[in-house]
Amino acid sequence: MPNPALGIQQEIKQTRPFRSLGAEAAVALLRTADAVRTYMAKVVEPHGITVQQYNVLRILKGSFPNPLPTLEIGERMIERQPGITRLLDRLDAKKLVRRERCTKDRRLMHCWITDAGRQLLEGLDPKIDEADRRTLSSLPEREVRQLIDLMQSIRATVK
Amino acid sequence: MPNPALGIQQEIKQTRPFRSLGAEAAVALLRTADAVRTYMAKVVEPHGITVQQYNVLRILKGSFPNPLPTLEIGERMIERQPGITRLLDRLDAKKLVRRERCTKDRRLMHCWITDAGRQLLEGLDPKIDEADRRTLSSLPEREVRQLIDLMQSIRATVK
DNA sequence: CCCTATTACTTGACATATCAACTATCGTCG
DNA sequence: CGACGATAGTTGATATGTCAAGTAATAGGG
Repeated sequence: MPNPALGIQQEIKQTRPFRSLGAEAAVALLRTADAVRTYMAKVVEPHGITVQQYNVLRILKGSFPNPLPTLEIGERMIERQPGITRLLDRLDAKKLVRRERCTKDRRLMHCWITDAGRQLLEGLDPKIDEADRRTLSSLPEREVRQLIDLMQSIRATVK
Repeated sequence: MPNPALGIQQEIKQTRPFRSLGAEAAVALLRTADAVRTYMAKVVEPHGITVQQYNVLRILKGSFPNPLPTLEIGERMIERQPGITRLLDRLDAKKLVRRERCTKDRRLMHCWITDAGRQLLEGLDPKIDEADRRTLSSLPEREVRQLIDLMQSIRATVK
């Protein structure tokens, strides 16, 4: 029930209090990503690791049995991670990864997932799959594909 | 340097395909949100505040001249924020907000943006608008609307 | 070869986030 | 009123993130 006394500007602000459609989309995107991340954390943290740590384990499982150098892992991560060294320190302390200096190029530190790390993932992956299914795969496939395309073009413009 | 034109799979140098379309979408979403967040940080941090702090200032500007209680601010934020008290402490230390115990209900702590805070936003908001325009508004409006809708249905299922 | 730039981390100092108590206040119901 | 649970924040301990400077090794030019 619009109230003419408020003026059109303010009336519009009630339904869309955003400065632009782009601003609204940015907020929607960030808010949704946070919700998805929180949701994943709920699955992963009872197993004693964070979302970031889970991400690293998945990367190392993907390259297994080949090790990866530290910064290579950082580059493959979902979220930009300058503190990758210490993140690996924590996984190392939990015996989920192991590291060794590369003999070919002694600047590199090779890192790989341990048996314990792979066992952890065996228990976790099905739960994550289930979570993905319940959240994103609940949309029609066409929309999920749309989403993936949209994300890609946004990343392209953000640089 | 990642090249988004390659698509998410090549971008994170994954050799194996995603376990499901939903998994791919989840990764795309989180990665894109991180990129947008990093982009915003580049705009906001030269002015001495973080993205979260900027978000709080925007919220308080929106309610100005009315103050908001601490947890109310936390609930309006883009990202879940249990540490809202200390976040406000930092803004308080920078004289960008002020707080006072509510006299009606002495459990509440009222918080509002200062003149200095509003001045800061005056300089910042145009830059953020520009950033939004360059990233999300570069897409056709129809797609931006699609994005907003998609985000909403995802948040609905995650909840 | 040696010198310099670049790469690949590592470390220290500091900022921020998270979780779990703990305090103060309010609303309610007997 | 007075006990009780609920609400709103605060605080301490700890974990994690961030930035800048430092170290070690390699690559490449002269």
